[in-house]
Amino acid sequence: MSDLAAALDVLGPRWALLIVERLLEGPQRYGDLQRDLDIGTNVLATRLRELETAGVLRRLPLRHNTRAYALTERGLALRGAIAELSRWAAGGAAPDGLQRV
Amino acid sequence: MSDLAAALDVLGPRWALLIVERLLEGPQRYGDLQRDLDIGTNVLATRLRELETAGVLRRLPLRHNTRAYALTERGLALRGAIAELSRWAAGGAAPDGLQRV
DNA sequence: CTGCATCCGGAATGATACTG
DNA sequence: CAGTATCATTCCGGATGCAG
Repeated sequence: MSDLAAALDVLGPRWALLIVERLLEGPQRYGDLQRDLDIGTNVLATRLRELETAGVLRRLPLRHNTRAYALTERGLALRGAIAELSRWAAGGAAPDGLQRV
Repeated sequence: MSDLAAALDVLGPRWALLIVERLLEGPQRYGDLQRDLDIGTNVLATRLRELETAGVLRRLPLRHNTRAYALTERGLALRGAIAELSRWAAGGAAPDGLQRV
């Protein structure tokens, strides 16, 4: 399996990269992510578990009934890839010379 | 919608980035992609059509019943993003010094 | 009240047969 | 060879239930 395929095993499922992008701004709580991304709670819980297993993020217990999700070193290492993808979408011309407006 | 979300609209569906990675090595025919990636023919046809619409690749008619798929300028611009993701999966954290701005 | 599990309908994906 | 048609399976999104 190529390295890219391995990356996509973790980051390919819907919302995974968007969650990481959000966490690049700092630790977030479950409810914050759910509202900001407008994602179903079940899917969010699943993605967070997968990303934690993959070592991309970790749970930080805050206090009673409240925890935050923060990127690990490995999660922070995704900053470059996310920046590349964002720049690609931002800077690109649309199909065959059409211009974005 | 964030730029990242816009990128994922095109590149998020399964196999999309893997197809682009393959085409970075040069134009490929339908059957080559199908065998190398081991992807269902219907899904491959759908992805190719989507990526063509998004301006990432284009069809090159070769001869009777034969055509090749090649990256456009815009598709080639994904080389950096794919490299970042591959390096990330390869275990390496992206060196801060090499990060593109 | 926040964090998650469960249930369900619809969309995306996979496997395979078939056509030009 | 390059797809399309069809059906099974898995994934996603939304609503709801429930425990801490």
